[in-house]
Amino acid sequence: MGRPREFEVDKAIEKATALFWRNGYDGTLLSDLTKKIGITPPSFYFAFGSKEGLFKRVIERYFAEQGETLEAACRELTARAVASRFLYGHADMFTDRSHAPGCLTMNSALPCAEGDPLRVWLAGLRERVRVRLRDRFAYAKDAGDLPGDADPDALARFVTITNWGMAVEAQSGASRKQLHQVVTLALATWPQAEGAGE
Amino acid sequence: MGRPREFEVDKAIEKATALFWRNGYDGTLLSDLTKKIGITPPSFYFAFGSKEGLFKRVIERYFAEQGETLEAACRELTARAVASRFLYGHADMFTDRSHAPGCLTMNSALPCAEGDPLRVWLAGLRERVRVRLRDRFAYAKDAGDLPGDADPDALARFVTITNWGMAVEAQSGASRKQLHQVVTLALATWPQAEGAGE
DNA sequence: GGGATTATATAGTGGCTAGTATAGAACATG
DNA sequence: CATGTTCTATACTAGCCACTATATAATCCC
Repeated sequence: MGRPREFEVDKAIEKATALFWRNGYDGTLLSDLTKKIGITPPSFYFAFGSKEGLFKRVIERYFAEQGETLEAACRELTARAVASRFLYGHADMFTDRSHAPGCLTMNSALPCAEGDPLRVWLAGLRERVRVRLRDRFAYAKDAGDLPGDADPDALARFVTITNWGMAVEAQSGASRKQLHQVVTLALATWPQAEGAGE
Repeated sequence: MGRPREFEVDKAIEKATALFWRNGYDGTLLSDLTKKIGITPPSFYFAFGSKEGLFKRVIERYFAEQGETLEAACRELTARAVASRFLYGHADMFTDRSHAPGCLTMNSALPCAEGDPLRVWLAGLRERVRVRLRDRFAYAKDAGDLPGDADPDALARFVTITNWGMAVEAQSGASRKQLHQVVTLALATWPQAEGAGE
């Protein structure tokens, strides 16, 4: 009941995603958003509550998608294959020409002020990725897929650090091929359990 | 001649550095700067021209210092030692408690809008680091310190990506020890020329 | 001391941006 | 059609922030 929406919320979120990805949170003005979505400010506020409200929905959607990618990687049979799929996959994503280069969350809000709720929230989301990988590597170690002296926590940090670093280089123009070379180097001496093949 | 300054420019730049490092460019207000430095806006503008003017001096000073660190690393005898000194040194710097965690330039302005002169400028400064390392590794390859199939460009990207990634993790709270573990893992993959010891 | 120069302080202003007050249009249901 | 509800449009505002107009104070050189 009531007057029907004249725009689609999902489409609007996609358009907002593109803007935030390219120009960051502060760099994307409300007028940019309303113009791109094709609505006026009151409709915007009726639908999303605030600029930050829309941003949160954008990021939640992004992390939901990334979460699926992460889980798909974690379903690989070996720790090495998990890391490989995770890193090559993100190298491709960061350089996908259908959106701005790099990682949406890093492009959006890494330079927020310390203690800014947005920065804290994003750091928390990043940490969840690291923790998920750590748990997967700990499982791999228990399963004998990683050597007994392997450190799941350090390995997970190594993977995520490589990942965020790729996002930075991608933003400043690194190509898919260049990132792939780096992933190959990063995986070169992945610890192998005795007698385990990939 | 003329009335003497009642504050020291160098001290002012140091104080501004601390603020930008912690709260980013947009997150640092002019009033924060004048308050911390202890001057009024007219004195600020007389001395630095603009907020962006001061920011540029801050970044130039930072890169001058980082440039010395980089050159010191490049003076190491082997490519591996260069990478090792560069990465361990930055791991320490990113977690040095005398300033905000992470990298000043990444904390300051990674999320600028695409095409923003500040973002372009900072990307250029980062690239100079990568190019310097690449040249050093190319030299090492010529000198037989790296294997014939080593790729100096990819190695330099691997090192810088690890570095920017560490800066991100440091900003969200990773410890010096945790970063050191990652550096150790990253260097474990380092290619060795036949018969070359570290 | 007089004049030129350089720094400082008070007290603003102009512009920009997220967000709104008010009114009205398009639906559902009785 | 009447009425309540949900959305939209015009036009606006409140606040913030980088920056400045004006006047004054401290130095140097003659």
